Amino acid sequence: MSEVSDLAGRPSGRLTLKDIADRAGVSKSTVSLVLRGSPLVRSETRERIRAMIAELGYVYNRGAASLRSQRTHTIGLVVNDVTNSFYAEFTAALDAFVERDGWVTLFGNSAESPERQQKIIDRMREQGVEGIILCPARGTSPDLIEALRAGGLPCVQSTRHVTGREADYVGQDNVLGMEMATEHLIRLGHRCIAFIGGAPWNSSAVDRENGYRNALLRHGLAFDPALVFRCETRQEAAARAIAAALAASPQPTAAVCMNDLVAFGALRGLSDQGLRPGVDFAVVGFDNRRDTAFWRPSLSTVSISPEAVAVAAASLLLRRIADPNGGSEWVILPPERLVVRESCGAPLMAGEERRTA
Amino acid sequence: MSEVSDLAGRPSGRLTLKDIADRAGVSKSTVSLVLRGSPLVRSETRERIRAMIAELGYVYNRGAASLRSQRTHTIGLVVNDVTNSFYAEFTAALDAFVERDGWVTLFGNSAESPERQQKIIDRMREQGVEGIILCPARGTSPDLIEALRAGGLPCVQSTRHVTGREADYVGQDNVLGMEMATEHLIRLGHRCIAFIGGAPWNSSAVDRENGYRNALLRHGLAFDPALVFRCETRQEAAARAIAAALAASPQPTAAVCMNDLVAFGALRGLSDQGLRPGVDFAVVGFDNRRDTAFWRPSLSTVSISPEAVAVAAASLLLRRIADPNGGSEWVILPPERLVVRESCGAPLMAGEERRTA
DNA sequence: TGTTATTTTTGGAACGGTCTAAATTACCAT
DNA sequence: ATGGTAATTTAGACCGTTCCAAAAATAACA
Repeated sequence: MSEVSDLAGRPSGRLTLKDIADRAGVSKSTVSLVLRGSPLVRSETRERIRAMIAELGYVYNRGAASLRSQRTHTIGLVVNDVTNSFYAEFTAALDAFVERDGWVTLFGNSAESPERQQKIIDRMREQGVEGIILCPARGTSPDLIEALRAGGLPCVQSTRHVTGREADYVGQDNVLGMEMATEHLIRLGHRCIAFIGGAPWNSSAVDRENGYRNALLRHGLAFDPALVFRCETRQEAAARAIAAALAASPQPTAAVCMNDLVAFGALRGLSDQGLRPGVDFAVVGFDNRRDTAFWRPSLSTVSISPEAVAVAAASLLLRRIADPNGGSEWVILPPERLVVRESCGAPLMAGEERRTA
Repeated sequence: MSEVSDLAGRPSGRLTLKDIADRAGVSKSTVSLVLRGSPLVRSETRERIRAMIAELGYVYNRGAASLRSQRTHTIGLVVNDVTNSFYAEFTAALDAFVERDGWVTLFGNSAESPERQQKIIDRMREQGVEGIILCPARGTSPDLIEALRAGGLPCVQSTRHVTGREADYVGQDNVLGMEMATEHLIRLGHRCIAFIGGAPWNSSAVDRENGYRNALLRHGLAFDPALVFRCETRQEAAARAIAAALAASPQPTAAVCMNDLVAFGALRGLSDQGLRPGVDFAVVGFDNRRDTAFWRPSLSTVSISPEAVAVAAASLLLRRIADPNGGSEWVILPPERLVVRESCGAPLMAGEERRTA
């Protein structure tokens, strides 16, 4: 309670370093050193000051500190869509990771709007972020990355990229992941496999499409552009896309999907068309979202880890902030694994998931 | 390009107000006024300075401004779980809303940990947030709210509360929402209705449970605690809970669920038990998540709007910041509506949703 | 033209910390 | 005591803005 009355007693607001110093009978420099955990101050002095800080309920003013030290220990995270659970988990993991080293994350959701993204970035620069992790919105220009570089602000692209290797990037191996998925279907005997979802402006969609094609070609199957059914990343759109796929000639017997959301739409679309997914038609997704195991049929999918990507991206950014002059890095994390469940119609292997009831 | 070389030419970092002032031949006070859009400066001076700012690529230093003005125009948002799509949408909507008035949102995800929540709040105070919107983590003490009040930092609880009316709160009407859901089932002829999910520490779960009970009692049905099957908010747990409900005596013929996620688990659990949800057993959810319409059977649910709650909470907080001395407010938004779909087995009414295939 | 309003502009002191270099104190062996 | 070294502490400039009061410039008017 004492801190309340003390605080209320001050004419204009906040308690400052100077107040602590006066009450403790030392200079503000000493208090500053204590706050920063310097080994220079004598331990008994430190304890006395610590006690005073706690007793008075002093709140450190990071803004003031940053002004002088020119360090804000703040990074910016801009994602294209938090309402997508992958990015929500990415965000949570990234924040939790950097927080342990005392970094603060400024968060922004561009909602796939480059204009909003630009505003967010401008705002972040005004706030003095020391670096940015960017999951670029649809239609982001490479000029944005170049502008940040020119302005001396480290930026790590993640999960998507709008530049080539000349800029830092951390993502998972979409090509390999989709190769694994496609190859699995080929091994199961499928010869006509569709690709559902994706868009040319999305680098990870392009990579996944390439993985699909690589696997086909490696097994001597033709890549037929007519079997690529692009659609928005929404269940309704995916359900329509799979219906279109069923009407194609030759008719595919299986499909790899851009991601789990698209796969869910595909499962639904198949049922609506009177087919039994996992029996009459095989489907594989990508992401391994939390609810994949709970669908019926449960969804076979490529498991990737938002946490792993977030941690790798954050590490790279912090490294880049510490040493801005290193060459750019392009980090590709392997997919965790192909999770074989019911939707691809594969015989389950030992140790793999089996539905319980 | 000129800004690049100019910037690079400076010995130590950033371009400041003074630099702009010197190059424009005015004082830094004038430039400051221009930046803040003051009507005091002559329009031609303003334009000249604006041009110079744009040409040199000057970046405003909010930290320095805040230090002097004692205003950060920053608020904190602490949610208990961003990976829950309701909160992801809540976050996105809130940020977009306050951003229009020039406010910056500092975001934190407590992941239901009061310790982490405390750390986040401490950090936010150091950053100088002018107010906080808090969706309290499981186990949050009312003392936290009291401490913020004592420290003079406005705080609006949202979606959940750990205090009574003496503190600001914005939420939706969970009681009424669940009354609507339960009443609908009663009107359909159900006499033995279970409540699935929820926990006593979660105020919104408690409210929903109360709504369930109110509806029963109003229709002369007994409230039987043995028909309340509490469980974690996860599909697996909900599937187990519904299995337990089916084993109860008297055996329920319908269930209202704490939220959509629990309802999904219930649907799954029913299927796994060999029952046809929506035909043999009625289920209603709560939240109206985006994917509810796409389940089979599609889920009947109480529709609430994360955006509406976010906007109301933000408005209240900004009002409280502008005038800290107003009495506390307790804002309860009505549920949007009961969305009748297939899972409750109701005959569809005109204008309501019907599955397409 | 001088005087008084009015509009613009400005110097310099804050804001609350950190940083540097220097001052003070403590400790130890003569 | 005394000098020397190491351990602590400190004064005061400084970070980039905003704020205030006052100065300068301009307009209005007799």
